[in-house]
Amino acid sequence: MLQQTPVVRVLPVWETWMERWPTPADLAAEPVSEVVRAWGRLGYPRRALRLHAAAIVISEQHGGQVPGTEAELLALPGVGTYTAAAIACFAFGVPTVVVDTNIRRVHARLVSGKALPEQNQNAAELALAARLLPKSNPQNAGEVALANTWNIGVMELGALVCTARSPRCEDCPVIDQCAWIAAGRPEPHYVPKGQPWHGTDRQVRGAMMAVLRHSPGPVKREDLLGAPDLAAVASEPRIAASARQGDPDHESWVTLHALPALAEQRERALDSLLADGLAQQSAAGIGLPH
DNA sequence: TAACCGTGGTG
DNA sequence: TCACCAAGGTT
Repeated sequence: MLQQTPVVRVLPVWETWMERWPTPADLAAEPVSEVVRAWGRLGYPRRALRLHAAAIVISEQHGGQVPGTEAELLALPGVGTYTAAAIACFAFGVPTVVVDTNIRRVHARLVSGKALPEQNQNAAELALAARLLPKSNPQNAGEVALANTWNIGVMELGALVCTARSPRCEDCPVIDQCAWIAAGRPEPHYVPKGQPWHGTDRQVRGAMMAVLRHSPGPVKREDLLGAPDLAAVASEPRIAASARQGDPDHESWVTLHALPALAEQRERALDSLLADGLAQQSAAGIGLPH
């Protein structure tokens, strides 16, 4: 849930989630449709599919216990370099090299004297993080904890003080050692490329997913691909009857149909949802996968 | 390697 | 208002 999503937005969803599905086996036993609905508006719904898939692998191949080594974690669906290292370190106390967006930024400034890390994580950054990590003696539990605390500390420094937008250098405990400060806070050496949203397939996908989440069952394909005509939406019996105005169900329909997207783009968005397994076609229409 | 994949808070 | 950005992963 925390992949590319701020902690404050994850927290309430996570609380509800863990209350409903305390163990991997609980989640694995659930149909995908329920998992995707519980994911709500966290974004990147493929993560919900992969978390569910990971729960199944854990149940079937790890006796229902989350594995504790980086290699085993890395083999799970949706678990990449960062997540495997973070779980091994924070949940199991393994002194791994954790590199997330916060740590990358802190290293870029404090050590490399740059405003931002490189656009893509590279081997040099990983080597730097490994070099900076306090050496741990496996025989010494205190030193293992030191690596854990180091990773937490650098990550929090980046999240709370050495932030991306406007860093709070006046509150920085290591400002005296900062290469970026010493260099006079130079500007970024590149312009970050933004992610377009309005008018993109992603926007259409998101609106379709909202409709599917709110629908108790499959919806008709032609309704999902309907023309971008608000007046037509209001008079469309299936849609108008689905919910009253103000209800999330109805609003999700209105939002989807109000998008200025061409029929071809709507087709493309739906096809990609089907290809990703986020939607499923049946005789009854298009719905969330079982 | 680079493009793709959501959503909402914020300066 | 609007572009930026967030505990990345996959193809």
